[in-house]
Amino acid sequence: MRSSQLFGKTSKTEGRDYKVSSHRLLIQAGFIRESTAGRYYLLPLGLKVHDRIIKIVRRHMDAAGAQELVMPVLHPLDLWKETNRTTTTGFELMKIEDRRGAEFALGGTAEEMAVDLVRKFNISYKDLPFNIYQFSMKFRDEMRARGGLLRVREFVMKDAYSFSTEGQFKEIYQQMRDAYTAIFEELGLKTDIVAADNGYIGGEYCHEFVAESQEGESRYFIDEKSGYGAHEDVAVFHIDEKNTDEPLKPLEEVEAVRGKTMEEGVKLHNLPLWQQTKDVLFFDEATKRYILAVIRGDFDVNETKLMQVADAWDLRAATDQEVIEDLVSMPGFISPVKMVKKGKKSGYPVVIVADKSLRTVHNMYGGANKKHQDLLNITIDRDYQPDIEADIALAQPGMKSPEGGELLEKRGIEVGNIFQLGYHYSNLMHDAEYTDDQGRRQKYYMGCYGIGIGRTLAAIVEAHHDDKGIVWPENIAPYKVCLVRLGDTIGNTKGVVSAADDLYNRLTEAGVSVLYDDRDARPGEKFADADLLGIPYRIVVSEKTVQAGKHELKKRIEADHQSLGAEEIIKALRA
RNA sequence: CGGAGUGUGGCGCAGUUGGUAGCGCGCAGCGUUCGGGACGCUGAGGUCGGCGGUUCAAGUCCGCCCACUCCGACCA
Repeated sequence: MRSSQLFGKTSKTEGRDYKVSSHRLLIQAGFIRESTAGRYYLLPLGLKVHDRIIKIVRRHMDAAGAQELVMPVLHPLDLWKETNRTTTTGFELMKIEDRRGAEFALGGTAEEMAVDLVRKFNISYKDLPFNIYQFSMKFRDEMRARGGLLRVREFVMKDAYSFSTEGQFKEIYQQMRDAYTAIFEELGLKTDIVAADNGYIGGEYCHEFVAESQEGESRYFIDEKSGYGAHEDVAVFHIDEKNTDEPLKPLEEVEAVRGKTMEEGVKLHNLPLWQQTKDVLFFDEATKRYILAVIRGDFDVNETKLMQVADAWDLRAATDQEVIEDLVSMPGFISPVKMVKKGKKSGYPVVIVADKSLRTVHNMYGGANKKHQDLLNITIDRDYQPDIEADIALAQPGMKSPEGGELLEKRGIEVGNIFQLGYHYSNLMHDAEYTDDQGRRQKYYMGCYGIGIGRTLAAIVEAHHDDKGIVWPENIAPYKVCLVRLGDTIGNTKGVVSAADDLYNRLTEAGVSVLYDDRDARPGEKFADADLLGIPYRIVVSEKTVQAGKHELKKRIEADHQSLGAEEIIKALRA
């Protein structure tokens, strides 16, 4: 490809103050261009890289036995209604109508479509297991696009859906896990595999592949000793016993003139923070229930865990007014002890969710549902009965992992994930069944597996760039080598043009992908662009090199070049 | 969706108390240059986000929309 003919330009100035390097570099180097927020033109250079990533993903998916196909982008809305995903929160569906009023969702993920396709074939156990996948445009009505390609509203995703029996599933899940590990390794991305929340996708467990990066939006924990890794939302940790050897004392109500913070309680009673109860009141708009989360004072409530155990969908903090008027309590003094079980005015039920850390402390203290009154020696079961008891605690860096090591906090870009879906979709959708060897109808056991191609591309740039520009790993670079021709407009160096043209033709014939900078531009601009574009190798042909009969070959990441004859250069690059 | 902010040639910006729309980069032409983003001259390019209002007069003041950026709650 000749630079003079390449559509898309680099720019010297950085323009706006881009916060994310990959965002700035991809725009500056002419790989992408923004259309509207979160929607990008993929320019010829960008598409080349995108295609190379797809090729690698496809090769590994095929090797793992998955089969590629393509599904429609417009999904009949009725399918999404079957699984109630038109109403559950998560991403908002983009809806569209045709001229007859038929309703469609712009596909954001395709579990329903996959099930709908498979059930059309009325399969038997002999057909299982199988795994189908596609590369297709996904639409997400994201609240806020961010960081260039890191979070967008339209993107190509590789999404795979496996169908199997429950017994076969484990192996498929492991196969995908292995395939992903190999994919990201080949793409030059170091990823951590972390347990995560299934969210609106459904199912019981899933793992994210996270490329460590400061620009990432995922916060997660790793125990490097044991390899335990988990997203902040689901991370579990070892809870230490506190004073469980202390004898239980009778409940006592005392005057407590204090503010609303935990610290003020600690000061007033001169007791440790961990002995205090932390009572956080939420309201779930989806199910119209108050949810009181009770936890040990030195821990925080993990809302994702809370939502899961309480089966809540749309949690918000309760207002002071609700606390006072509806629940007859007092902000800062809320307590599960003698808590009303129903809103006085609203009639909405109150669900008490207790964290299991409450079992590690005796004689706790906290509010008494009255202004400036506290309770001492609160004891679970005796003084209050939780409706649900579970792990709802938020892990913090430095805590002990369940395997014993220390939890290390990291940030990263979620480039892929694998989900166990189990019977989630086949329970919700009719006829999602196969016939087993006894002739009985059985539900499909499913999994799904996604990789965001554009986000992966951006994550690679995040991991591979320097102050001069992008440094593409060789296997996904848009071109292997950039052939820079210098001094082309000087009348007395005509030999340069023919030497460069000749080398370009021979390299191309040898199967080496070349970006030939034949532009009528000054050397500085050409060098700067070659660096910015991140092409792994650079050849310089100039008056000097033509006279010497040896041109310069240099790697993008190295400072020094080699002087080699044309034949040697071709040999070196052909490999 | 909550908070903050910005909309003026392709990009980045300036525009005073309302009174002829400017600068830098980029682009086109000519000339001089040519190993790390040169310089001179000439030129093209703008319904000032949209609609409405105030005014003799609106980029500037008022109102309502729209779009975008950043920070938070969500995801490949």
